[in-house]
Parts: sequence; structure tokens; C-alpha cells
Amino acid sequence: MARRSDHSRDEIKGMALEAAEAIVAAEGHGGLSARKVASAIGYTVGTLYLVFENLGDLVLQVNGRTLDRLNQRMLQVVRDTEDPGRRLVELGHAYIRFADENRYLWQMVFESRFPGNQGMPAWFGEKVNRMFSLVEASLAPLAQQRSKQEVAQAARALWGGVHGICTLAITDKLDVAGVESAHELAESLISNYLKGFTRL
Amino acid sequence: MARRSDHSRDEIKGMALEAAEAIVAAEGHGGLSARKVASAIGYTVGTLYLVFENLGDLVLQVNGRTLDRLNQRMLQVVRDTEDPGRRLVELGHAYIRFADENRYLWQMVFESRFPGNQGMPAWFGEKVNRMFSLVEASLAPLAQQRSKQEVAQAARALWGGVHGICTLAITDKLDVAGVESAHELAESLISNYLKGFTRL
DNA sequence: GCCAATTATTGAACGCCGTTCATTTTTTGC
DNA sequence: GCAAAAAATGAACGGCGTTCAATAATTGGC
Repeated sequence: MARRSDHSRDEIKGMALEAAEAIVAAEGHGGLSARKVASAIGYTVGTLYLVFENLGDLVLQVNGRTLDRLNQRMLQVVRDTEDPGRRLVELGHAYIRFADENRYLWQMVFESRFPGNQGMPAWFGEKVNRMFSLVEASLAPLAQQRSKQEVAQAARALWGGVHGICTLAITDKLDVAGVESAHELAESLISNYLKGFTRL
Repeated sequence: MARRSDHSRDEIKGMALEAAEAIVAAEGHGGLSARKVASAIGYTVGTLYLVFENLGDLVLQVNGRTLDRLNQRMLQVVRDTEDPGRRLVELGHAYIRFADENRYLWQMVFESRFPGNQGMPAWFGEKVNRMFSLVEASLAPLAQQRSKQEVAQAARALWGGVHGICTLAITDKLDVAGVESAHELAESLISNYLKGFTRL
């Protein structure tokens, strides 16, 4: 069922997402436009709207892919690091390293408003929750006297914290040297929080 | 030296900033436009450009005012709360309450890229640092065995953390009930971090 | 009180944006 | 080959940030 240019809808979608990622990575969220994506893949604006609802939809899907890549990195850390305490610290480093290496894409994930009516789609929320689950799983063995709910809450407090340090460091609002400072700060946050949280 | 409408440049600037704040508070960063601000104050676009370099400049100045208001709130907490540990927790609550009550304005502070060439202007950085100083001052008496540098770093780790929880909670990415959860999480982060940080 | 000179303000114009949809081009099934 | 169906186009709309020649209001000098 090949068409005009031997590109199926899914192929066009994939090409558009890749092109959009390249544009955002190079110029930031603000540099992205439907016309740029279209011309980058050799189609016209109209075609994009056959494949995406609107530009917000395209951004949302780019963000989903970014979260997937971040998740892969964190999964690799889980596989590589057995000790739960050490693993949490390494997860923090992986998170910050990813944000640093994918600045604009990572920023876009947390900046963008959601298309259509209101909240984020369920599939997107699940990708976010997946990350918290990894943290919970590493936190649980360190605090066996705590309830599941307490662990879930601690994971959110801790990872929200790491996220905040990362955000401020990436956007240069921490008045610290560079990204390596963010790593130090996150390590400080995690290890000191754990001392408090796991103490009987 | 009154002119056409008895409004000095500074008066126009003030009116424009107030109008912009109202628009952002109501519709978010994305709802702001030069034409809207101009018509809200009874002038035309051109006039705005006599008073601001560009829209980024206007946004930057709105952000400065938002940081000033946040700082006032935090200063009030410092005046009202003597015990340093309790004060840090109250500062966290004040921070989150402010962000919740001024969602869009607060979000804009941390979203906006900086106008002109690159980094944020010095005066803006100072407003950000002012906040960290408040945290440092409350942290210092709790950790007298720590160096100034350690306290400065801890303040950034801790407040970066509170900021992150706040960001994710406000944008509904924490999968928790509501804003009161952000308060709980911040309290958990602060108290557990302090347990770790102040322990000998 | 009048008239240049000066200053303040305007708003049309430019090139971009997201989005739509009538029109055109290509492919398909017969 | 040909009509029906599908795919792709690109002009058009309203809105955006920004600029700047043109216009309107005010001034100081007489």
C-alpha cells in the first residue's frame, strides 16, 4: 500500500519525531516549528497534520521518547548496581548526566503544557511513574520498617529533590561552578536524606 | 513635562508590568503578548518598545517582581519563626504556598530563557541568591561544626530539592493528591535531610 | 497668541507562527 | 484505461514580535 513517496503514516511520524528531536536538541523548544519539521523531512505542513493532531501532540510524543530514553539509562543503572544505597546515588548521577547531555529535550519534557483540554494523558503519566517505581524499589530494602506508602512518599520527596537540583543547575540558577556541582549536591541530598529516612 | 496622556515613562512601565502580571496570572506565560499588554494599558505596541527592549525584557522584569514578592514572604517567615529547624520547614511551606497561589507567575520565573545574548543579568542572579542566603542563615546554627562552604552547599541541595518537589507538584507530575501533598513531601525532605546533615 | 522645533505616539508593514481545507496529484481496483 | 479513493499540497487566516516612517501633541521663543 505504498504511497506517493513510499512512506507510510508511521514512517512519516517517525521521521517527523526524529527531525523534531534534532531541532529541539540544537535550538531548544522555542526553535521548533511545524514548518521546520515538515521541510526537514521533505514534506509540507499540511502532511504533518495528517499524522499529528497539532504541534502540541508532536511535542508530547517527543517528550514520551525522551522519557523512554531516560528510563533506559536508569534501568541500566539498576542492572549494574546491586547495593540499594549506592544504586540510588548512581540513579541520581544518571538522571543528571542525562539531563545535561539532553538539555533542551529534557527541559521540554517539564516545560510543556498539555495539548487539548487539560491534564497529561495517562500513558505519559505512566512513563513518569515508572521512574518513581525504580526509586521506590531501591528505597524499600533500605527501610524495611516503613510501610509501602511511606516508601512511595519518600521516593517522591527524594526524586523531586534530585529533579529540582538538576533543573536549577541546568538553567544556571544555583550559583555554583558547573554540572559537576549538581552531581555533588544530589549526592549530598540523597545520602543525607537516606541517613534521616532509614534511621530507626 | 507632562505629555500626551500625563504618563511618564516610568508610569507606563509600571502599568505595563501590572497588566502583564494580570495576563500571565490569568492565562499563563503563553497567553502573554505585546499587543495584549499594550491594549490593556491603553497604548499601542510601539509604545511598549520605547519602555522595554523587547518582550523578553518585560518578562524578565515581571520575573524580578515575582521573586521580590516571594522574598518578602520568606522574610516574614524568618521574622516570625525563631527556631532554625522549624524556620526551615516554614520557609518550605511559604515557598510552596507562594508557588501555588501564583502558579503561572512562579512558573514563568523558572521557564523563561534570557533575553539578548545569553546568561541571566546580575541583578536577577542576586535576587535568586538572596533566597539561598535565607536558607543558609537558618541552616548555619543547626550545623555549627560545618564550614561555611558546606552550609552553602547544603542550602543549595536542600532548596533545590524543595524547588523540585514544588515544580513537579504544581505541574501534577508527582501522582499525588494535591498541593497539601507537596507540603508533606517538602517537610519530609527537609526534616530527614536535616537529620542526616546535622548529625555528628 | 503664534509658529517652528522637539518629542511622544501611532499603526502599517515584515516575516514568522499554528492551523485549516479546497484543490491537485498520485495510486488503486476494476 | 478509467473512475473512485487516498495522499499531499500550499494558499489563506488570524495572530505573533519587532521596526520605523508618519503623525499628533507639546514646547520654548517671540
